[in-house]
Amino acid sequence: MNTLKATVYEHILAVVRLIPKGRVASYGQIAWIVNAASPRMVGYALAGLPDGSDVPWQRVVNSQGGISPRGDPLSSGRQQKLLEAEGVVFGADVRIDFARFGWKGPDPEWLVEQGYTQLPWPGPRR
DNA sequence: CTTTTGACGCGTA
DNA sequence: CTACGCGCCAAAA
Repeated sequence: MNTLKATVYEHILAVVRLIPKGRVASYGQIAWIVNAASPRMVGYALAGLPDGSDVPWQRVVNSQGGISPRGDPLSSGRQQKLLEAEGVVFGADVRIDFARFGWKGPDPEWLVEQGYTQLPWPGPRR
């Protein structure tokens, strides 16, 4: 954070940093927490991450519990490997069970600290 | 100032 | 179950 004004992307990254090891969160969940308006914003924020970032980007998956593909197809495999190293188990269809590995969200205290007044993540509809 | 560019989610058919 | 469309909006060029 070198700039004085925190960008939306930085808010998003701050939440991603809170995801514990061995847990995952969806793009929509992050967006809900920071009130980022759109889940796409979360993906856009992660897209610009440099290598060796302290942000655990691998713990963010899509609403189906799967890894969203990006330009480099190899990165998907790398992400899966990182998660498995943390103890996350993928199903036969290469999906993660949110009931087992889903993140419940940040501590309420942290939310207040950041000025976020949000209800608990309702979870995906389907 | 305008244009381009993206790691998504959900409703509907 | 799959396919398709639309809403979503910041940041860099």
